[in-house]
Amino acid sequence: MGVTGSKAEHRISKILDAALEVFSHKGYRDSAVDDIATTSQTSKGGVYFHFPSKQAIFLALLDRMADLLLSRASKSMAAEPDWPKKGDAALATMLHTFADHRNLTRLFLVEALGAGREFNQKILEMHITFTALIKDYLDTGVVDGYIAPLETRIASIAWFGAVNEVVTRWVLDEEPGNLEDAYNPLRELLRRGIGL
Amino acid sequence: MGVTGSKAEHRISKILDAALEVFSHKGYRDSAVDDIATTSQTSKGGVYFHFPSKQAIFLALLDRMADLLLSRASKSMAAEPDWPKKGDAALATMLHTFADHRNLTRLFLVEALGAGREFNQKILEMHITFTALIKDYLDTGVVDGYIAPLETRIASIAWFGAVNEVVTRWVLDEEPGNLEDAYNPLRELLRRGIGL
DNA sequence: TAAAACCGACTGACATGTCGGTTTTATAGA
DNA sequence: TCTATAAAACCGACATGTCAGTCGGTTTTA
Repeated sequence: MGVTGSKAEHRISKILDAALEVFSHKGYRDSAVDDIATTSQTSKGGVYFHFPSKQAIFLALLDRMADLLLSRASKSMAAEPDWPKKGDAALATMLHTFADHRNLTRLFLVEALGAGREFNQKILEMHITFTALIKDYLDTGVVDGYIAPLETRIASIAWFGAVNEVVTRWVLDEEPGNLEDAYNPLRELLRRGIGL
Repeated sequence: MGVTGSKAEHRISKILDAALEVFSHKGYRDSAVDDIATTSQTSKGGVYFHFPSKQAIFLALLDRMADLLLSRASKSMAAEPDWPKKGDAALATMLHTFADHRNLTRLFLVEALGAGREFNQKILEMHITFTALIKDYLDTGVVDGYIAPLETRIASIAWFGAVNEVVTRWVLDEEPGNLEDAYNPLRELLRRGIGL
């Protein structure tokens, strides 16, 4: 074992990788815990030793993606000094991260929604987290005088939705193009939408 | 039986109503065909006489919603003579229709996505249908000189996504506010986004 | 009187989570 | 270093429950 991760953590990571593989390939409901066990080269008992339920595995996966996105976006925003460029950086980072993890993205944006009523709360939380980040950003822009006052609550939801849909279309497409090609037109649209 | 609808159509309609009730309450996967049969005051055999499978019932429901939205939106756009108002009318109609049919909306926007891989194609088709409508509208705006040329493909997807997210948030919210309150800020945002 | 519509018990398939038992790993004492 | 032993990790058959779809038979309609 390297510096990071005990044996258990390593195993958990392997199971999560397998779960991602299986879930993103067959969807949440059509995936059996046995599939995950087989793919992760362990057994059902082994999986259940580390996770209390199938649901918990899925939730862990969602958390993983949210953390990844959030930390990357925050970092790239922090690296930019002036306000408008922070937004550009976040958008670019998001698209880049999604493009790099199509499976995780599919899970995050597609499977999660219909996986079951149990997940609605979680998904809502995630959407709220992201839109809150955007809203903070927009509010700062207003306070600092970069943009005129506007309904930042709706605007942040709309921004999130716009990006969301572009990415979702790319995920659902059987022969997806290059997601990052959407960066420029999307950026333009979003900026103008808030009067930048 | 009234002017419209044979006995069979009436029955089918009853089953679809029941299916909507059940699906939107428990989600696609957690709903049993027996539930639909009971709710529609018929039997499983009766349901299977009119529909070949559970999946077909769901698909029929999605078609119903798409037709409803599309026809209403088209009608309200046709009723407005000048270009910018056509868009406003369509947005208002959409929000109004969603607000009026929260269950159908939940089915359309939330359940459908994760109901299973089998539905991805269908959903993609619907998204494409809607964005195509928006794209036509935007292209007309460009041709008629209302707005400067822009990437209407991405713009239409972003528009759709923005509306989609606002509505989805309202659907997922346990104590939803008034969806139509979003009309004004959303309209402003979308219009400005394309430079109107 | 035939066809259409409807009924509901039944089947087959499948999947989650459990549990008794086995293997591996960590630790401590001689 | 070697061994004893306890705890952690792992295994997979099975108990349990669920449900989509079927089918022989019944009722309604034309």
